[in-house]
Amino acid sequence: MEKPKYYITTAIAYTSGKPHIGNTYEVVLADAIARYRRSQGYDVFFQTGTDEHGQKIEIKAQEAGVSPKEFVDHVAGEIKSIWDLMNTSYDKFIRTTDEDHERQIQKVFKKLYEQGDIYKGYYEGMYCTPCESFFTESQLVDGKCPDCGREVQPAREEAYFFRMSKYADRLIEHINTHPEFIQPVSRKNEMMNNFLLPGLQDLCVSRTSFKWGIPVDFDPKHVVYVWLDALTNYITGIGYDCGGESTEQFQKYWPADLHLIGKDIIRFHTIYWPIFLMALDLPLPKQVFGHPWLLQGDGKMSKSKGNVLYADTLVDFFGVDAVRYFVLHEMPFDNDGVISWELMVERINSDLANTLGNLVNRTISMTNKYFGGSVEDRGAAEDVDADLKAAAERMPQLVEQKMEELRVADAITEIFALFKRCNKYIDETMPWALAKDEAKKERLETVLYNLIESIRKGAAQLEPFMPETSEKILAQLGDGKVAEKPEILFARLDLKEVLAKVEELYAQGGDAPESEADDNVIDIEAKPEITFEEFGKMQFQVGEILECEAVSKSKKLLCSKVRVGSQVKQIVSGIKAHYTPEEMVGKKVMVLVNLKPAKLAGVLSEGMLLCAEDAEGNLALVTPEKDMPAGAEIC
RNA sequence: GGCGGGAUAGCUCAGUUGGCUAGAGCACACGGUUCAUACCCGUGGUGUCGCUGGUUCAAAUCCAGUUCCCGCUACCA
Repeated sequence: MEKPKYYITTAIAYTSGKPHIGNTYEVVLADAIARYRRSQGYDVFFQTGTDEHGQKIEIKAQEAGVSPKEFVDHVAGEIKSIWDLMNTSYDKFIRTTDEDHERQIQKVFKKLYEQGDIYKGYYEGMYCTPCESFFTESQLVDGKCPDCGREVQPAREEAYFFRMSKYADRLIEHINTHPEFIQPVSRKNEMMNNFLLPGLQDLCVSRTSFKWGIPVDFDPKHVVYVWLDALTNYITGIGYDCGGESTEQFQKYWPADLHLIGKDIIRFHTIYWPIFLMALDLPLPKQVFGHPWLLQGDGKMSKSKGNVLYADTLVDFFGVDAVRYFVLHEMPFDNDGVISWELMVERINSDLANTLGNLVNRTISMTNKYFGGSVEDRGAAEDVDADLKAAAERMPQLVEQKMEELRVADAITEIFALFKRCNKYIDETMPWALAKDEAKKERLETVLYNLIESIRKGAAQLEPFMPETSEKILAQLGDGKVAEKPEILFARLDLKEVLAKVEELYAQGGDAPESEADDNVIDIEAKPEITFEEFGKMQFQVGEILECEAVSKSKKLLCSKVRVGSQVKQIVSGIKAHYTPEEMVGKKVMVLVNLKPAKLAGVLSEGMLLCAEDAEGNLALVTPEKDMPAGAEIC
């Protein structure tokens, strides 16, 4: 009888830099699920890989003075080595620069174009030729350019669009009839309410502003939009061909049973991806699980704080399985998890060293001490045995229940519940007391036998989560004879010592210096070049904030009274999350003063306060470097 | 602004269709034990179950209102 198949994927990692532990978590989670399915007898195919195109990479490569391909080759290698370090058992590591993937993307694009799902169009909205700017209908002022007031024409910057709307009803139907499709279910409402029910916009699926992508072969000044390129890896990786020449592997494994992704890209996987598949007349993946994030304890990881955690650093400190255990166990099903050195040490000491490691150690050492390493079931049973045996028997089913729901953390907890039960059993039976009484020798041997068998069952279940540890325990328990000297599985750690070593590490700046600059630069989508004349149309001046208050009907807006020269302007800004009204007052800021006034949340705004924004969306007001009077021109 | 979720022990969270003295893990304290990695086992909370009303014999659990937090989203000029 043929084994059922199980195709699981992770999102492919973007090759702009070294992945931190939060990124690495996903592939470990996928690995645990893949290994578990294999242990159940499934014929598993586990695919992961890298997403290697895009402007950001083009720019980074340029900065590094290498070709984009050289750049991604290096980073993809780094990512793969971390995945390997974490002992992940992927079957395929796909790269979007793989030749067969690129060729297939071109064919897919062409097919979708020829069947009318992709059409050549223009950026939505209107174009002002002198300003070289695009505007949406709502931005226009009396149907004219909001900047210069001149006539605008339908956009002429061409682009390819995908007719999302055509498939929206089918997708809504599918989501409604397959409640398991989007996990956790709370995300389903977000997708429905925000995108599907209001009406799907057609999606722009090509770019002309950069080159590092897969060219549209029949119109080579366009490259394929990153998501059409990246998402399709899930089928090209197993041999899909839209010309009808798909491999047997594809026939066998598609549709995917599970796409494991971060919660930030659920939209692409539950809306665009299914629709692409519908257009290709392929079945949809059975389930998309948007897992939560692993966060740094005291705020986001940032290199400037010196607190970015990488898998390889953690492995150096704690070992592979301890790191696997932590990320799998600390991550609840739908809440973000937290990682820090303190928490790692705490978990390792309490769960791995104390509960598990010590259990194995004390059991083996008693077996050696009292019976020279071999015990058999002497049948000297007592009532307490039944409870232990029942716990050991039941545990695999409990694990299975949790795993069916993808509650990996809970599954691990079930296994550790058995180990705790074993420790309690030792206390209940007190082998050291039995050992003092020759008449109780058979009872003692039975007790140790029960213990070893229970631990063996627990260790076997541990394999998907901590493969090396599982193997080590089973090896130490042996087959008929335990190891003579039990090896310490997880040493207890001293938090102070660990923190001291951490400090040393960061003081040396020894952790991945090559990517040190990553967080100090960010790249954004480039806008078309403008002329000096166009720049000159904008009037910037220093403004002094006289008053500031929150806009009552808004979550993000602050309304400021800003003195610019002799006049006072009212300006509304979306910076409530970053500045309190009190701290705004008195600041000298950079103001775009000749922006056409508009109403925001019903409040008139007569200009714009300029801010810098980082990758996380944090804002910082731009202020003059020396004190300047309100009204000073910025030029 | 729209939609959705949350608010329970010091910390992280469970609490099914309302029902007996509200739970788990970690941390902490005390006790026991010694095979073991100073481990393991047991015991310990007077927790306003966010706040206010309501329904009910009975509400953390249902309803209304309210405060705060979070997610997604939005013309965040």
